Amino acid sequence: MPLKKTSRDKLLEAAEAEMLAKGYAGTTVDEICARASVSKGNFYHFFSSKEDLGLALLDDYYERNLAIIGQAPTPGSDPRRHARALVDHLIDSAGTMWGGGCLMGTFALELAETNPTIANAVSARFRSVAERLTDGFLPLVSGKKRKDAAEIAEQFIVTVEGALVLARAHHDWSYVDRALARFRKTLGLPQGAAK
Amino acid sequence: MPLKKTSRDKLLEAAEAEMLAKGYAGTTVDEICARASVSKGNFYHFFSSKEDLGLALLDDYYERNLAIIGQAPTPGSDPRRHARALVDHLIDSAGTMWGGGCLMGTFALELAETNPTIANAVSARFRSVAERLTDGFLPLVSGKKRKDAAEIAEQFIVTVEGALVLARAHHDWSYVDRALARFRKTLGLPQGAAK
DNA sequence: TTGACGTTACCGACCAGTCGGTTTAGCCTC
DNA sequence: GAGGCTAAACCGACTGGTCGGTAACGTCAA
Repeated sequence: MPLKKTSRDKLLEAAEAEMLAKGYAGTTVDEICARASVSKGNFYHFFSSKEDLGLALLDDYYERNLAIIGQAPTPGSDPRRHARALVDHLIDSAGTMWGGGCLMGTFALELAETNPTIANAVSARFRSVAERLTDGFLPLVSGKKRKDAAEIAEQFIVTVEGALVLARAHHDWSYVDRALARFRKTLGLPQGAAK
Repeated sequence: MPLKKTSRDKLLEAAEAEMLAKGYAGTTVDEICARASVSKGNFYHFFSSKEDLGLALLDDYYERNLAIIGQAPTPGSDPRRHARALVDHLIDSAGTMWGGGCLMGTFALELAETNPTIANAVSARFRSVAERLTDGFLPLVSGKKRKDAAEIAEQFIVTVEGALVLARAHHDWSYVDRALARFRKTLGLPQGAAK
């Protein structure tokens, strides 16, 4: 982590906080600048447009979370144990990854019919995450059919995104924990006192 | 269904279509008026503000879907069969209820931190739907513990909302069908060739 | 003739993006 | 290490257009 945050970093950080809370259209460039303590002129020095910022932010968010997923432990040599550890790691990291919401979900719901550029970027990244999770879950399914693992990955993402909607609606983030606990149970994993 | 659609009805219908696609902030009053072929002055004859329209629309949407849920068949006299019929009815009606998205989910994600009035209305209606589903699912759980049925209801809503996010992201509504089929399977219901 | 329904023109606030300029930091030369 | 050059970083007033909402004015049925 750089001790000195650049203006670009500050803008991205501010934009993420604002857009997670108020959406893309609901967040103004002025607000982002104010929160980041960066002048508007300087904003347009780093980003060519609001959409450009949105794309950079999306990429940043995606890379960060993919890195977290990649930090799952791989205990022993049994692939099944690796997969189970991944599930627990995802649940443990939920607060870090989605404590303020999910930028991909927020953008998807809001911009799918409005901003094709961002919409395509979101779609591609969702697909990429699903791919990564499918790989990780593969040892969980009998016969290691990739299609079955993909279904589990899909249901995991569905569960996270849906829980975030309810968490937002009720201002109660425990919806995410409960939903993920139920997801875990459907996999037939031993009662998890995760970690 | 009234043969003669009033201007108010046309406005609500237009607003629903626009807001499901583009969100609350992303939809302008002018667009709604244009789609409904109603003048702007007349819009403000029926609704005191955009927010007022949003609340009316939310209520309309909620009541309509609650009515659909209420149309679930109740075959025979066994409560367990009623509950299973409710599950199948929900899955059958998914296209009708959420074919264009879910207004409650869309508003929740977008307006939770922005518009307390609408946010509260959304929260209350989510709670009410959960209550209704909990009642319906009660016979499914051993011991008929209300808390267990509430968990199933919660997971159902989570599944729908999450699947709608992915459906939007990929412009592929089959995500909803698959997610609900998986949900059904976790309940241990017999392989469903529903209907 | 009153009031619900309807219309157009308009207003002020706001917002993304621009512009003309200043400051700062690195780097070369002497 | 002083002076000079360059480019990146930085600034905030301004602009053109958009949006929610209002005003002032018809129309027609009861």
